[in-house]
Amino acid sequence: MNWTDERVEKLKRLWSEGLSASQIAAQLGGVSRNAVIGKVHRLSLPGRAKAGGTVATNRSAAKRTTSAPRAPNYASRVATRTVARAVGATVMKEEVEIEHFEEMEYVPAANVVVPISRRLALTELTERTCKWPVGDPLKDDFHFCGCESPDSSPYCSYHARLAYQPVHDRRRTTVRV
DNA sequence: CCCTGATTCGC
DNA sequence: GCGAATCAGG
Repeated sequence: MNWTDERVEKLKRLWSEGLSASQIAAQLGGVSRNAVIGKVHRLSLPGRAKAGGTVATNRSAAKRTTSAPRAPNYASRVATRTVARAVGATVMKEEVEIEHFEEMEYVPAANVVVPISRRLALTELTERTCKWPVGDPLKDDFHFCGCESPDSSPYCSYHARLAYQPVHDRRRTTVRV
């Protein structure tokens, strides 16, 4: 691609706004972040303040707001209940078996966590952010999930399930207790 | 490993 | 002038 006056102007503007070289490259299109950096130098634009360039990125912000999924400890809950009823030996044994059975059934379902959207714009998406669209594309609050997607998948683990699972089957992903 | 900008140097 | 490769760092 060619460095037209128009593209150079856009580069200057975005660079002064503090966007990273890769983000600028994404918006310009057809150029790598290296090309952007190279051009910045040739234009003698001011470099980034304080080397080591890391200024409050989307990623670090997300780490603070997105809490890690924490699986409840069902085992201890079941054990407590069983111990409290230690009276009739025969009856107690049956109850223990039943409770173990229930545990095996609902633990996998309860493990599903609804992610908190990072509200990323289209240009903010990368190879490993969830590209699940949220909201009305015609409204200005439209955004993408943007959560981390495993192994360069187009979606995070949660939205991958919604994307690839038939609607009538989604009951399984709902917590049942 | 993900990312950042900085520099070099063959084209 | 351009930008891929590489370097240095968080």
